Formats: sequence, C-alpha cells, structure tokens
Amino acid sequence: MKTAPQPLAFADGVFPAGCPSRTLLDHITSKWGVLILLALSEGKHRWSDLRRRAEGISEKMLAQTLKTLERDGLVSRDAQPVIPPRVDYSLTERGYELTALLVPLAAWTFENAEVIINGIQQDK
Amino acid sequence: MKTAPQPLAFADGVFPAGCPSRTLLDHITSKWGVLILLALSEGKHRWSDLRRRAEGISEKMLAQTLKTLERDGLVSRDAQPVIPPRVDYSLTERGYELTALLVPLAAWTFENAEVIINGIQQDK
DNA sequence: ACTCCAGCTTACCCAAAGGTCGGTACCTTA
DNA sequence: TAAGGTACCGACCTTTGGGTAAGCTGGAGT
Repeated sequence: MKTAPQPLAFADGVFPAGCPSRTLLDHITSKWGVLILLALSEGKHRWSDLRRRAEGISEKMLAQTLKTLERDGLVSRDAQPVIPPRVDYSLTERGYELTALLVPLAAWTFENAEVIINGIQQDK
Repeated sequence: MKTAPQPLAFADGVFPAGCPSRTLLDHITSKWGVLILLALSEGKHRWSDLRRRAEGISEKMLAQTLKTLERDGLVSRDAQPVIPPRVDYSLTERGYELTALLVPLAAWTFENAEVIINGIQQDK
C-alpha cells in the first residue's frame, strides 16, 4: 500500500480505505471533535467550560471525544490533585498545528452558513 | 488566544446549537462529504470516477452526498443527454473557496496519520 | 443531614447513518 | 439472446453514534 509522504498523496485515491488517514480524519471531522478542537484553539478549558462551549454535547460524548483526541496526541489533559477536582484541557503542539488549519475552515463555514442553508431548501 | 482574522464569531459559543452553521459543518465534515470535496478539488469527475476515488463509498451514499453538496451550492451537476448517460460533477466557485481551506487540512491529516494512529493504541 | 458541585464512568437504548441488493432505462458488444 | 456498462432510485436491514440516567468521590453550602 502507499505510504509515500508526498505533498498531495491523495492524487491517486483520496485517502485509501482502511488507512490510518481515514481513521484520523474521522476523529478530527467527527461531530464533536471539530467543536472541541475549535473551543480549545482559544486556550485551555475545563470540563464544564467545554460542555458550555460545545453547546449540546452530552457528558458521555465529551468524555469520549476528549479521550480520542488525547490518544491522538492533539489534546493534553492536566489533572490537578486539588480539593475540588480541577482538570484543564488544552491543545498540544500538534493540536495547534491542526487547529491553525481548522479555524479558517470553521470561519468560512460560519460566515457562509446562513446564505447556504437558509437560502436553500433544507429537508435533511 | 486569537487565531482568526475576523472578530471570531464563535468567540461566545463555538457554533451555537441548532444554527445553520452546525448543519453546514455537518455536511462538510460528513464521512463522505470530505472525500468527495477533496476528489473534486482536482477537477471534474464522473459518477464512476468518484466511486473509485472515494474508496469504499456505496452508490447510495454517493448519490446522497452529492445531492446534499449540490443543494448547498458547493458542487454542480452537469448532465449531458448523450446516448450512454454522462454526468460530470465539479466544484462551484463557492466549492473552490471551501476546498482551498479543506485541502491543507487533509494534507496535514494524511501526513500525520501514520505517526498518530500507528504509534498509539487504536481500539476503536 | 441533605443536597449540590466538579469530573468523570458505566449501562441501557434508540434513531439515524450507512450497507446490501434489486430495479430501471438505454445502448453496446459478443 | 445474453451479458455488461452508466447513472441512478428505493426498500430493507444492520451497525453505531450518541442521548439519558444513574453512580461515585469528596468537599462546601444551608
């Protein structure tokens, strides 16, 4: 299989099926993954902050998403053993690299959403 | 802290729930949506081309995804009434704007996937 | 004493995303 | 006559993402 670190490696197949790239892409573009990454692009946040900022996320999904992103080395977890438990989540170096590319995309999406979605039949 | 040029619309809530921006974000970051957009970023493609390039997609999902992206004004469909039916799909102006931002993200993902996913326990 | 908060985890369950398969219409090649 | 290709549609069924609810630890508030 292709492992060549070419600039435009998807010149031949756009992310071969079953490849690690597909998995990572799924993590990043997952429903809540994007929102968490965007929230953290502004700086460190606590559990309850994230719940508020990623409006609508459930505790289960928050925990699950954070765990995935942490495993992928995009988010780091800093648990302080203080009396009322305090845990801060922030982006790793790698995470910042990613969100540097993600934020413009999100900004474009945000700016164009009204025109696109409201100007068009939206049944699904 | 601030990473975007604009007043950062998600400064207060990162894509408010139930907003058009969430819907559009879901379309764009959907499992097959990304792959179709990336494939089309290289130029026009036919139905069967897309099936090959978005490896693993089913006909149903291809049709559904294309329809969504078309409704969002990101993809244009050009059906020629020739004897063996020929339909070309390509990006609209708006679609190009998007993929200009999407491609770097995809490239980063592709380049970092091996290290991230293979260097780490991957249970899910 | 009782309840509330943060920061989780686990169990249970459902809607919906997505896969499989068959059909359609028209033409070409064997 | 039969098989095969393009570009789909749609019924049916399975997988899974994600929601709800409950529990847990250990203070702090009333």
